[in-house]
Amino acid sequence: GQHLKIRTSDALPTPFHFTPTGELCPVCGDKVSGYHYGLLTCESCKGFFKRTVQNNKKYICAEKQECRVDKAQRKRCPFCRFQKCLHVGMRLEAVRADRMRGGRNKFGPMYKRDRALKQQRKALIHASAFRKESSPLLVSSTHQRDYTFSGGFQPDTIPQSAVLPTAQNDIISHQHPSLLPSNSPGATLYQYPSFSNWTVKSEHPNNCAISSGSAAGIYSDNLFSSPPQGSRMPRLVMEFLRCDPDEIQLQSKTTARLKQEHSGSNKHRNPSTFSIMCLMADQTLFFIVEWARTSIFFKQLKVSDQMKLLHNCWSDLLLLDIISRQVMYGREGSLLLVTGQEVELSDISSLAGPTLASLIQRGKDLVEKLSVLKVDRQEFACIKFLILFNPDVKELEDQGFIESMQEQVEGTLLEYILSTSSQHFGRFAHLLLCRSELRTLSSLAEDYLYFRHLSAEVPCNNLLIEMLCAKRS
DNA sequence: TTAGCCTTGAGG
DNA sequence: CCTCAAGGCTAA
Repeated sequence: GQHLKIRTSDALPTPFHFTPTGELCPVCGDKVSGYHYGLLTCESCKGFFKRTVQNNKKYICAEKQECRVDKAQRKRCPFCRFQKCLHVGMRLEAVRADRMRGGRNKFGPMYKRDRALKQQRKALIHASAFRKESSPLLVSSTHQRDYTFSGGFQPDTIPQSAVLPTAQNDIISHQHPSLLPSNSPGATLYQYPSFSNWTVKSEHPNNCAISSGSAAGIYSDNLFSSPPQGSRMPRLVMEFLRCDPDEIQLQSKTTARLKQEHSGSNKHRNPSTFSIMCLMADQTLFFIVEWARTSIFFKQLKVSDQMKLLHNCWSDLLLLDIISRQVMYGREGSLLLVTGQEVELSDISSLAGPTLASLIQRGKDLVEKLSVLKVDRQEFACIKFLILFNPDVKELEDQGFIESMQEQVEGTLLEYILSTSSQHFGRFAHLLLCRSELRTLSSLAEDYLYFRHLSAEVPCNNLLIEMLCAKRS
């Protein structure tokens, strides 16, 4: 297995020394003692997880499998405790089947990267506080009241006074409540679908310690999807939809990460809207990588080819993610963010320079075009794969396979279109036109972002920058 | 069984 | 060398 190296320019200007102090165990809220089985946890949950997996223990919940797990009550229900361990992302495969002691495992680089990211975020938010005036987009922030997290852990450490924006800077407002339900799914901590573990295989042959009701799936059925004529839908379209992440999950995870960023920062300063957007984009990129990595066909490719494909199309997918959100759930004249917040487009445009303003205008036009066509979730899912499987990427090892994949996706999309709107043969051509406009826009957006990166205005050392710099070096 | 402390050992 | 996440040990 080949690992994709993340350039970790560890030379951070500020000599932060990592201290687990202050971090709370995502399972029970106790003090963190270090990285254990994939993430920062306390000593007791580390031991509990180890015992459970090593001895293949099975627990039964006496209640309704929703017991609170905190420091005081964690002994009460091992079933719910283990469930929570899995839910927050503890890795079964980090428990060694052979019980070998010492040494390092393949999670080492991930821990390192996680540390680097945490440091970088501190530095970033600290630094952006001093750059506020020079940013074209000014601060706003995340009110917490609409984002209720069940589960009772992860106490909100952000004081309201700290997140309340100053009136004139508040351009991110609240999403209309009817669109996105307020009952978010269970709290999920941000997990890093890091490049470093692309090739991780389970070391543990017997990696299911409890039989059912464990590990809530990353993707669940989307509340918004309403597939027309289920029986007539091509099989591959169904398959593509199954790969598509759930908007609500994305929302809660992104919100959780932004919250995490914020809680680790100087609580009396707000990062710029631009850097918040960069963080959202970075988070979305993680989701895109995770989506691709676990998707049908793509996961069969060699990792080197996977990387080449993603390096080629990440910005297209990122932009399509934003655009499809506007088309499916958005409101005219405003930008709906992945977090469910809304920004008035006029507010952004008035603060943006000419480059960004023209990008926004063209993006708006594309959204308009796709809205008129009433492009649906099924078609967007196909388009994503169409973008991903680009046989024109150079130096592909499995070029033939990717070529046939693209043909197959095209065929699927066409079949779907004909099955839903037989009168619109031109629809397929229209969609392909939109795809090429998307390509143009993403390329412009990349240039714009790179320019701002060179002016040191983009948070560095993250996946966004990794991708941005990959083909320019 | 739990959870705090101890020992181990590959990788930096 | 040192680090630090693995597994191990043991008193509650």
